[in-house]
Formats: sequence, C-alpha cells, structure tokens
Amino acid sequence: MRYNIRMTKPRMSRETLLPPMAAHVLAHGLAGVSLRPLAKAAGTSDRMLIYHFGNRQSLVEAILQYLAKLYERGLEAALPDDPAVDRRETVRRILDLTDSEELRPFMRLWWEIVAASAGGDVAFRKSAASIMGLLLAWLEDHMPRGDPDPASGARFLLTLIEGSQMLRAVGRADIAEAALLAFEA
Amino acid sequence: MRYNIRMTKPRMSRETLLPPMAAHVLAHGLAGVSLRPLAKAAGTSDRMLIYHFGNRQSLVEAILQYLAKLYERGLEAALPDDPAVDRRETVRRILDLTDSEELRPFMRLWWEIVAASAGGDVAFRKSAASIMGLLLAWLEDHMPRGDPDPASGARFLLTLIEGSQMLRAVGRADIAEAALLAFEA
DNA sequence: AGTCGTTTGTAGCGAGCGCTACACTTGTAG
DNA sequence: CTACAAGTGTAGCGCTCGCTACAAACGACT
Repeated sequence: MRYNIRMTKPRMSRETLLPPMAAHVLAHGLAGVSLRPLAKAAGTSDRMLIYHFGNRQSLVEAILQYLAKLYERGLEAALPDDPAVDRRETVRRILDLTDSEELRPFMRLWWEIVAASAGGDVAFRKSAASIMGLLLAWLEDHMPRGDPDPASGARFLLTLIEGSQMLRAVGRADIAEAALLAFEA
Repeated sequence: MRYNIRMTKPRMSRETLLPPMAAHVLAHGLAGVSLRPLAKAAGTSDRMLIYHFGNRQSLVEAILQYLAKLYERGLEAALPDDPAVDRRETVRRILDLTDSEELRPFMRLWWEIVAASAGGDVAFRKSAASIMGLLLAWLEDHMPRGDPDPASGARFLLTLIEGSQMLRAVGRADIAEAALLAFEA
C-alpha cells in the first residue's frame, strides 16, 4: 500500500512525548523530576520513557534541549525588532519580556540550570552558556542606534540584566530597580 | 562534684553537629542532601539528626543558617576596609574575593539557594534576600571616596556583581570580563 | 541504691527511585 | 501465512528516602 501515507500508527515517539513532559517540567521544576510523574504527564509509563530515551539522564537532556528551543522561539517571537532609543530601554525590554506571563516559567527553570552548572554538570553548563550566547547575540544586534561600542555595550548590558534577574529571583527586585534608575541617569 | 567544670559529657548537640554537616554541604551541595550521608559526615546516625532537629527541613534550615553566618564572617574577615579608588575597583575586590579558594564553595551553594528561592521556597528566599542585604550594606559603606551617589551606586554595583557571578557560573566569564572592561572605561 | 529524664542503638516501616525481565501484541514485509 | 522487529503492559528487583517504635544505656539528683 504505497499510497497510504500514514504507514505506521503514530503511537508514541520522542516527539510526541516531549511537549507534555516539557510542560510538566516547567510547572514542577527540573531538579528532582522523576520518571513516573513524567510518564504520567505524558500519558505513558516509566517503562516506555526508558525504552524511548535509554536512561533518565538522556531523557532530562532531551527535555532540556526541547525547552531551550521553546525558549529561543519565545524570545524571538516577542522581542521587538526596532532599535531602542538608549541602553536603558534595551535592558528594560528584556527584563519586561522575561517577566511576562509566558516566559516567567522559564526563569524558574533557568536558576535550576545555573545551579546545576555551578555544581559541575557539563550538559547543563553547555546549554546555559549557549543560551547566554543567544541573548548576547540578540543584544548586539539590537543595541541603540549610534551606540558608541555595541559589542562591549551588549556584554555590559547582559551582565546588568542577569544581575537584575537574580535579584528578582531572591525577592530583591528593589535593588535591581534602583540600579536601573541609577544606570546612566 | 561542683568543681568539675565538665558536668555533662559533651555528647552531641546541634552545635557540635552543625560544623561537619556544613562542611559536607559545602562539598556536596545542598539540593539533594539526605539524612544518612549527613549523619555519617557528622559521625552519628540519621536517627540522631531527627532527634536533634525534628525533621529534615528544620535540619536543612539550621545548616543553611549556620552557613550564612560562616559566609558572613568570611566576607567580613577578608574584605579590605580602606575605600576603593573607583567603582570598578570596588567591583573587582568583591569578584576577586568571592572567587577565592575559601569562598568559592559558597558560590556553588549560592546558586542552589537562588534556584530554591525562584522555586518558591520561602525559607531559602528569606535567607538569600538577607545575604543580598548584607552585601549591599558593605558596598554602601565602602563606595569610593567622593562617589556622587553611594546609595544608588551600591545598588548598581551589586547588580553588576551578581550578573558577573552568574555568567561565571555558567562558563561565560568572558562576557562578564568584557562588561567590566566596558564599565566606566 | 534507686529513680527518672535524656540520649542513643537497632531494626524496620511504607514509599519512591531508576531500571529490567519477560511475555505479549501489533504492524509490516517476505 | 509466516517470520520478525518494534512497541507495550505487568511485575518486580535492589536501593535509598524520611521517619518511627522500642528498649537499653547513661548521667544527675534524691
């Protein structure tokens, strides 16, 4: 039957399993996630997760990779294309965006990734470093028109941004706000 | 025997147990730490940890509190008292110090605390926020002589510092370095 | 010497963990 | 129709988890 497009019943593959599992991770965190709850979220069994992904570590890495792609798309879709009027506005745009309803769940995840990186997990560190590279590239491309040194400036702003986000995460957004006000004011 | 100073054998108390457990946490992380390894590190049993601390959560909080005190003392002992010549040097001092041999283990721990805070753990968030308050206070007290706005400046520098430390943690110290070079250069 | 609260050891509970053995179904190809 | 590989369910392995029941040892006081 060559003309039957859907030769095999879709069943369950990595691709169908990843979205619900990613949603579960966004909702419940990445650190202590275990097979059975993940399986339940994806409508399958721990048995099948191991079957499809080999072991827990590969599974988590796959989910992480999928989430990174999701995050990247979310960023690209939401970040405005027109240049900001000054550096402060550039910072503000990113801070506002990552605090938006759709991207906020990723921030919680982000700190788990950072913690794992700091703890020596190479897979997580690689993922984290590349996400920073992504943000840096966007920043370099969207520095204010006529900025004296966009390359260095982007690095400077990224550092400021990440500091602000950490302070937010621990409930000291007040410090980050004051910093932003002091910045070039 | 009134004149026997050591009336009771020291046995084991919270105070004797905390230091070795804190050392264990510094070496192995705080996130997934469990009773039996902690007990082993302290030369006792899980049974006794529960006896002294009630439950795991109280135990972890006690260790966290002890570590915060330790960190505070480490900072105070190592930070120079004389004012820096400019803001950049102030930043540099703190970055160098927290990257020192004795304080580096705390940074790994720090990101676990941030992750827990971002995940909604109130005890950790409280601890993290107060540590930030501590650093902010030191910064305010040690802004460069003649700084135009020490209060806002300290907040600005703290944000920069924390951003630098996060970038370090994920292996992008290069970005933080470039940011620092660009800063007021 | 005897009493009593504090501290400790031994043993184990019920639960969840990652993962596997085994048998079975299912869809596809010869 | 048969053969075969891919996919799936059931059951359970050995292990660690936080925590508890029980009883013994200990030390200070009468």
